[in-house]
Amino acid sequence: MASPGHVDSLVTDSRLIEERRGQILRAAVKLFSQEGYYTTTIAQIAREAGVSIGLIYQYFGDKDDILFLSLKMVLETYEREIPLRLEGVKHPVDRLCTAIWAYCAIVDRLREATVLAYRSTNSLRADRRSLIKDEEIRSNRLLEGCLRECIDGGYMRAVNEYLLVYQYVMFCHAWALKYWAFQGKLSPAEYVSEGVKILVEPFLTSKGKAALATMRKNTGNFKHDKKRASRAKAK
Amino acid sequence: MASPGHVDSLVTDSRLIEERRGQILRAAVKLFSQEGYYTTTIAQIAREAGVSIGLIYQYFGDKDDILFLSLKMVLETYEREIPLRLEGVKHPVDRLCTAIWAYCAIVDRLREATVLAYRSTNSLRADRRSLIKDEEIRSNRLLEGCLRECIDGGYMRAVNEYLLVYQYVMFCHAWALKYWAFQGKLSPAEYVSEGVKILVEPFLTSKGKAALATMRKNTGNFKHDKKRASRAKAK
Amino acid sequence: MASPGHVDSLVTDSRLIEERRGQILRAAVKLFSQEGYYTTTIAQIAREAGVSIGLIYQYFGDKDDILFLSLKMVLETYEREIPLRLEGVKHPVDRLCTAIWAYCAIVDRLREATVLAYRSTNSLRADRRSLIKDEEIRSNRLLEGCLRECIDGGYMRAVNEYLLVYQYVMFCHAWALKYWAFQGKLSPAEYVSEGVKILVEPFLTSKGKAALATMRKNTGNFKHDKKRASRAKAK
Amino acid sequence: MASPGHVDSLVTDSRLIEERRGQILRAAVKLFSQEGYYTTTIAQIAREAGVSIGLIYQYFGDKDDILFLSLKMVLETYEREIPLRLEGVKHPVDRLCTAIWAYCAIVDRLREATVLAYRSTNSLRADRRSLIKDEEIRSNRLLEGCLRECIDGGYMRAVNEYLLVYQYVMFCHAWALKYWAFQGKLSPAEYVSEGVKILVEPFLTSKGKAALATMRKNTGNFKHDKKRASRAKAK
DNA sequence: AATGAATGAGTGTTCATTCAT
DNA sequence: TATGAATGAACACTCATTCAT
Repeated sequence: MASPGHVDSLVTDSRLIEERRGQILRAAVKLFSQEGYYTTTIAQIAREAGVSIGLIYQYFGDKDDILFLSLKMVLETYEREIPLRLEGVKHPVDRLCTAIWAYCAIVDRLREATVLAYRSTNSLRADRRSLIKDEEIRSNRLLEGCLRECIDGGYMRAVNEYLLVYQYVMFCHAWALKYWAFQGKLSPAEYVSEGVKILVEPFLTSKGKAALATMRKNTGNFKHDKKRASRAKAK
Repeated sequence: MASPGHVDSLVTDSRLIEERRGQILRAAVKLFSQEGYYTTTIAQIAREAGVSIGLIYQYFGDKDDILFLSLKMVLETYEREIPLRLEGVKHPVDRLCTAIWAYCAIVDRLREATVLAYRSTNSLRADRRSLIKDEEIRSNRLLEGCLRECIDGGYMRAVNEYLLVYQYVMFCHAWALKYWAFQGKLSPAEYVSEGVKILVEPFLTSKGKAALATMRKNTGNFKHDKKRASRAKAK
Repeated sequence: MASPGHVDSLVTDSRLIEERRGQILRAAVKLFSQEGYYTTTIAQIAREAGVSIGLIYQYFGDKDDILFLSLKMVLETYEREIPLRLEGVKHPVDRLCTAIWAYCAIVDRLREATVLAYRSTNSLRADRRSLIKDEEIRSNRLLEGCLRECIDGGYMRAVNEYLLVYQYVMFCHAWALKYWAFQGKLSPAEYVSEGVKILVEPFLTSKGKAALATMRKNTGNFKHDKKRASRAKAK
Repeated sequence: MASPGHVDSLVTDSRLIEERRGQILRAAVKLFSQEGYYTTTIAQIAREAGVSIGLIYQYFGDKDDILFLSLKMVLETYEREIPLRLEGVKHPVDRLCTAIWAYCAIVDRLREATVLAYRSTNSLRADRRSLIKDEEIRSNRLLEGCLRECIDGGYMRAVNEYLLVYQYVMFCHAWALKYWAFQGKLSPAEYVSEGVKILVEPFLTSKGKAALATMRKNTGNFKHDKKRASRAKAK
């Protein structure tokens, strides 16, 4: 019996599979994000990826496979990149804030893909839907870990961790989901720093607040903020 | 030129239009919620509504019209029902908490429809998409008003209102969007009361906290909590 | 669970189903016979039947359904028409010969469809294949009954009935299957009367032979022999 | 202009052509027999034959070539093997019976391939269809010769030879075509010996009958009958 | 006003065939 | 000579929409 998470390819060379799948998935994510899953045709994906229609079926079993791997690719980006940005960050409060910064920065970069995940997870075959949810749970654990360290270290008072983590997740996703509402009113950096004031600071103990005050500023996370950030540093 | 928010009907009797449209839209919302917009066929809607395929085209111009009015119907429920539950509630802090309770209660009742709005707003024609967003902005204003009263009355300290309102909205929507994660762990009533602790209490001034303490309990908002609520009242 | 012999229609009016299915099946039998099952497209069938592609799918579930009902239609013609031609024929030897004449006459009329049955029965879904074989067994029983009466009545000596019946069937089918070999060398009437000499007469008892001698001539079975037959009668 | 019976190869070494074509055709006959011509893919044939897809196109021009040579291969088996089994058999009646035994034995061995010939000859390009029919006529001549010798030698009475030969052919083919009807009821050996009683004995003159009586028994023709046959001999 | 049969453009998918390596 | 990745025309099937009744 086929496991729901497996996607077959007719091609044997695994380096080629990696390369072609990447090429096709990039095109698919772009089009699915812009047009939606059902209104994007295989022919469009082929054209966008610069390959033939037939080739797509050498690397994916059907359209559902493409959606599944597209969503998986997006969620894996979260799981892969947040830890990268946490490397070397030691203090629990710093780690929590950095994780939120990182999550928002990735959402900003993959804004349309993030919306895609909300729109199209339900278009997946049922057995795969839960695999995608597992993937989401895994990225949530990254935030959960940071939050727990803060509480365990006495930097934060006791709260309903489970719920607060979901507030963090929704906050990060909202940057994509409600972009039409924030765009022009808040820069991404402002969005996050204001968010921290609302969702992190109120729960910090005095020990936690002290830590936050001496903390490096999480600037330079967003491409478009770079100039502003360097000007800020200059001062 | 046709305005984007207008939906034509071949039928002239306006009472009939109201009735038939309601009948068809209820079927559509149910099916769109369960199956998604693209995978639901007009024939399915007709069967579910107990009318013929042809009749649907007497009351709606095309499938996009049905989706548009379906989403509008859902959002209008928010706008209509939240004020109803606020009637007679006077104190700003009470009003804010009641609004959140009400919003979550409606989301709980329209759980699948709420998910539908996230999935399918982007499937609308572009000009209508923004009408739906306007509708969302209007329901947000209800929360925004309550929040401002709290701040203006000195019950809450100054915060980024705009962002906090969106956090409230996301919190309410999350009950539907992440239901798979909360279900079994939190009852709807627990979800809201824990949410208030995280998203309202930290911002209350001492005056605000005092008010909250003397406030009626917002029970009886959820169908399934009724028994628990009546028992609570009895005491 | 769907029974393999059932074919669904989206249309409810049963008179219309009968009529449209007949119209489409006649086109399908013609094209399948000429071009084969796999090389005939639904679009060709639609064009030949004078209907749209979509209409075909209102009356048949898929292409396999069309093949199934096409083959069933052909085999039911055998089962329906042979008994008609046997009506009023009393003498066992006469009945046997008449049955063979009738079978060959129908094969001659449905020559291409008979070939179709040999070519395409194996293209059916497995569960339906056996339904078609059951149908064939039923038509064989008609010949089997005639043969048994001859033996039981003492007009024919004991033989391996089972095998002889199949030899009769193969003889009739061969007129279609090997038409390229007989055409131009034998008229249909000659084919049958020569066949009777080989496959019936040798097994007749003297009582049987006497009966055959006084028997009405089975002329007029084939359209194209009519003139010849009437001339023969005139003499 | 290419003659219809010619099949091109890009390879020049004729020994290699022979070998590779045999390897591929064996795979093709097996798959065509099991699955049918149209439902068998070139990729399946390649896999079954243990070669690459590309290689097939080095030895055959297209899929039609493969079918043509597959059918030719089957029919040539008849033409090659029947004479082998007739070698050393002198008496005309014996030769006729032996030919029928041999034909049935080969049909039994190539049962699925025989059905293939009936199913798929019409899938060939028209010009090749007649080449295959010529091939069939050639194998029929083997039986025809035996029958004529019987008649000319006074062992059989005058009959419509042409028709009777086709009865013999149909009888042999029926073992494959109607296998589902005979299987379990008749062993191959019983099938043939009963067939001889119906299709040969009735036409023998008294001289012919005498010859048949003294004739060696045609046992040992079928693999599965071997044990039975050797036991019979022992007596 | 209401029906549902009829339409056909559009889609996912297959597979014979080619060709660079 | 041998490979198998790449191609794209062709097909079965769907479904929003129309229209005669």
